[in-house]
Amino acid sequence: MERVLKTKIKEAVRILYDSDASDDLIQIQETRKDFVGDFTLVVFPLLRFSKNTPEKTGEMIGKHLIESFPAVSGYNVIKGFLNLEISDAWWISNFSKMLQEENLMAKCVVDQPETILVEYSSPNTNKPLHLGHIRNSLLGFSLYRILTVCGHKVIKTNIVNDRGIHICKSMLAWQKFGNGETPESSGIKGDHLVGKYYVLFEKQYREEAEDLIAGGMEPVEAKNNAPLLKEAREMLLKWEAGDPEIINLWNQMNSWVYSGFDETYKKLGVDFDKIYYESDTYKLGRDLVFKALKEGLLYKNGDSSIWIDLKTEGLDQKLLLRSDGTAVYMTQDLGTAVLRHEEFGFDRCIYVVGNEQNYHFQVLKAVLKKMDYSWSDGLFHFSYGMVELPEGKMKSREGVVVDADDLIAEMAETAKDVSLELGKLAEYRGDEKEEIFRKIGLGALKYFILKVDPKKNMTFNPSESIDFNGNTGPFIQYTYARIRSVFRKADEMNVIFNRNFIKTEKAGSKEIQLIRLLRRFTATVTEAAESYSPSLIANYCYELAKEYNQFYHDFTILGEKDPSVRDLRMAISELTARILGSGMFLLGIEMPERM
RNA sequence: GGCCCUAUAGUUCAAUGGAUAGAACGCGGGUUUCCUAAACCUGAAAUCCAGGUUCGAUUCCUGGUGGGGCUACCA
Repeated sequence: MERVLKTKIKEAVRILYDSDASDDLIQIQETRKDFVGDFTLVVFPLLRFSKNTPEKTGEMIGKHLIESFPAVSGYNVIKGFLNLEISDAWWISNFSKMLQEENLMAKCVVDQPETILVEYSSPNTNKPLHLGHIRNSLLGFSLYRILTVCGHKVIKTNIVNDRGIHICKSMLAWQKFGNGETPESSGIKGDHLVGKYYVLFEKQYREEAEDLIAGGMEPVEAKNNAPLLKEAREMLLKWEAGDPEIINLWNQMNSWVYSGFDETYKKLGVDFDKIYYESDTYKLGRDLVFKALKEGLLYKNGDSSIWIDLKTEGLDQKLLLRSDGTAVYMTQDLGTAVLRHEEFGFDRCIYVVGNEQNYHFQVLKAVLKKMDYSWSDGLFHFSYGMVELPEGKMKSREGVVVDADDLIAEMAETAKDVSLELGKLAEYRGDEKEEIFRKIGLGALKYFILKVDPKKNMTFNPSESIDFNGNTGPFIQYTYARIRSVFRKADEMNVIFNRNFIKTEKAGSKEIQLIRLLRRFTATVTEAAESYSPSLIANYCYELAKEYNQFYHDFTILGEKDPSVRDLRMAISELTARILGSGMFLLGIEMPERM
């Protein structure tokens, strides 16, 4: 419609003012709520053609449109804005088409589908997942769903950082103080058990360093010379050398962590098609570095560390391999990228990684470009903002984190408390209720995180952030559940509605308003895909649910005597539920049939 | 020091350069013989500061100020 209007207005400008207006001068937007109309033309840019006042110009164009274009049923001019009213007949016919549509998102499919690889979550194996991983994983997973309905082939991947000094710290602490404790013997979830020893290491290490400082050593030196840290470094060397005992311990502790991660991912409702391990890919990266060195793209320092010079790219020099030949983060990321391209031949590779690593990804892309991988243009860093606590940044070393498992469990618990307080679901079985509480709690958490623009930092206050009223996941779920309830009731009453003949003259202004909103869904999904922004879908769903709730409050649906009015209202309800369901599906949020 | 991001009601979030800056929570006042009151209605309450571009700036540009990040042979 917007496109047609644009053409018609161009035509009007040509006839009325004998001028050609370029597309960007014809600005059409949806009319704001407090004005009469459906679409609004901003007249100001056209004054250069009309050489007249905004009011007069608006009048002339409005008059021309109403005479030449039947879908326009009325207009009004306020200041420099021409508000156009579209006929109810057009809206109803558009709505009827949507009702018949089996796949609501068919319109979102792009002309040229791509193969897109998405990397998200990216945990370390020395500690359990926390709130930061939750934001990351939810964004990645939602992006996967959004891009998929747009027709792309999307591969979900995870890169696990399973090597390095951090995991040695957990291993060492376990060796020294663990007394053979296992997840089975202690009843502690594997990732939490390993995390416990990581924290223990840090604690013991701090104490050692403090003792050294008390003994007169400089703080920097003390931190570098604490016996525990030295031992951890030795362990890392042994690991890189393939020491069987260390490798065994490493395998064992990692397996504990992985079973813990699996459980958390499952609860969170995210998964992966392919998991990469840094312990595999760093070697590949190392080989690439050697190869590039031979080709003269890199240079060797006096201490035999290997660097790349990116000054001509506006960046700095960057270390790619340490003097002792061990790999850094960048090394393995190079290897992973090349491996992935060999395996999947992607058109785009999206890294869902926090904005603190903006520089890292600039460098990664530049290095690959320099190594002459043309596909490096398809790498995209989906840079999202940090999750902060009221007291500031999360610090896992100091134990100031919101643990993922705890949070998920607390959400369901809160959902349960709220539900019981409201006296809901009294007649349902225990396991049915638990399932609903789970959906609501998780829905609240996911929506809270995804409704925020990914680029922005967000604050999470554990005691206050999660609500079940207002602009929340449960609000949207509730709206959905109510509609489902209407249709259950309709079944009981043997009311069947006729979706094939929706009568135009029965539509009131509230119905038309909802229909306008429903129509916007596909455009919203497309925009979310193009701008990598699940939050647009979240906010759209909220707006729709809010609008529907008003409608639901003010009008009766099944109680309506006029069958064709009832048909229309049921049709609107049905489509609203479908769209809310689809929208929330794209966010990875499940909808309860009742709550 | 250099580079990047950011600043909107008390709080958490919205707003392709367009109209009177929207919501939610919280605070104040209301709505239940009726399809689920986790709802609906209603009141008070905000664009960090100073310039510039523009018919028009929360949005773009410059300079301040506050917050965050990067600038590691950490990841």
